[in-house]
Amino acid sequence: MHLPHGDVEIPAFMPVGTNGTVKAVKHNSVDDMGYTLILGNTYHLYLRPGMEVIKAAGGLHKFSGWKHNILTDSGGFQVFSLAPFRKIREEGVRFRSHVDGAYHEFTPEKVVEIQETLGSDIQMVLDVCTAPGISHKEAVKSLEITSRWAKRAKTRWENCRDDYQGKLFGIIQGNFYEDLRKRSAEEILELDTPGIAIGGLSVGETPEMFRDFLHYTAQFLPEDKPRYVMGIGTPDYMLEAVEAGIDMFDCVYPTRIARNGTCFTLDGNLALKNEKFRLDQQPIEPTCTCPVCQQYSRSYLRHLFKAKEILGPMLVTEHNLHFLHTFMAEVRQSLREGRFLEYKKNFLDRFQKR
RNA sequence: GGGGAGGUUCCCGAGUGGUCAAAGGGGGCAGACUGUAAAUCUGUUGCUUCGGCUUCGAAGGUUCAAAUCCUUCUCUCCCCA
Repeated sequence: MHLPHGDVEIPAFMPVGTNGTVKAVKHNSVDDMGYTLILGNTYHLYLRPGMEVIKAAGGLHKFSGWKHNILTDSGGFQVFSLAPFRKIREEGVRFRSHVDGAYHEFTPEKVVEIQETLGSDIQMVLDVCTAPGISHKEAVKSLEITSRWAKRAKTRWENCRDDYQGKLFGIIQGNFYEDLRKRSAEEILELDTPGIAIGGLSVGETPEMFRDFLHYTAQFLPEDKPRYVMGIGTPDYMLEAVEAGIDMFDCVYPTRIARNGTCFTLDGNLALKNEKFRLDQQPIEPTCTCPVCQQYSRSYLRHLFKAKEILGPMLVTEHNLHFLHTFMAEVRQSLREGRFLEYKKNFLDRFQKR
């Protein structure tokens, strides 16, 4: 995939850096692992430090010191996750800041402008993400607003400054109704944005529903554009997505569980705080080539977490991101060699996520 | 030597006659986490053959009933000399 700050090999996992930082790791480390595309978040950065600060720095890249690509989420997910503090109207969404309670409003146009100021290499349209369990009628309403907002965003994006080269991705919604997923896909594809995202997955549904709606929705997507499933980050979900033709995914999961003491291994998740690792002299994953696994034992890492030392979350975050990067490199290799399904089967046979 | 305060379940610390196996922290153990209001949150934490049993410095006593009241002992801390 070709982006303003360099090419990105796909399919790819993108670490999440909500506040202009992938939590607990330096940009240099993320860079060293091989990542060339990370996320930022419109909602968070707009509220703090605020656009004046980022504008003064000359955009998010310069402000944060990350020299590769940045995809920014639109704030659509916060419309969902911060639901108690928001009100959706045709014009946009009114919400209260989780930082100081102040009222703000996002419109599709304003969100494009913010992301233009951020200098996003990929920006997402403002959408309405919904949880499983809502009625068909409610799902229609959210889908329709999402489509109208996407159209407005596209129009505004086409009028960005000439020197702004960031791409715009539309987002498919439709909740967990096949007819609505199909309809949303059609309406979003019609806008002909440079890339397409599937939103509204991984929002509390069962793995079976995730799988069904992932494959169902993905079938409508064109093969000549980047396809992005938002919000997934476990190896099993990622393999499922790749099989469905998806090129990109992001998730807080790998970095969040790392901060809470859980790491990825080829045999599944491992909760380092568990008593059984007290004397375990092995690295997290014996076959892993990451700097953390070259230097530290499970026993020591467990100690860091029990002692609440900041180094624990840092090291495990680095390992988890390194693990996923290596994993995706292997996935790409298997695709090139035409043996992806075999790779997937072998990987999952060993990796049992608890 | 004189005066004062106090010893509570692994630790700190509430509790001053029954609603107390005993609040709340911490620690321990376990679980959760999927477009980040998350270095967060939740559960659990005397023993048990699930009928009960043992526990609040120790020993005696008062009472239908004591961690709580009385007596003695013991230990700790603070102040004065």
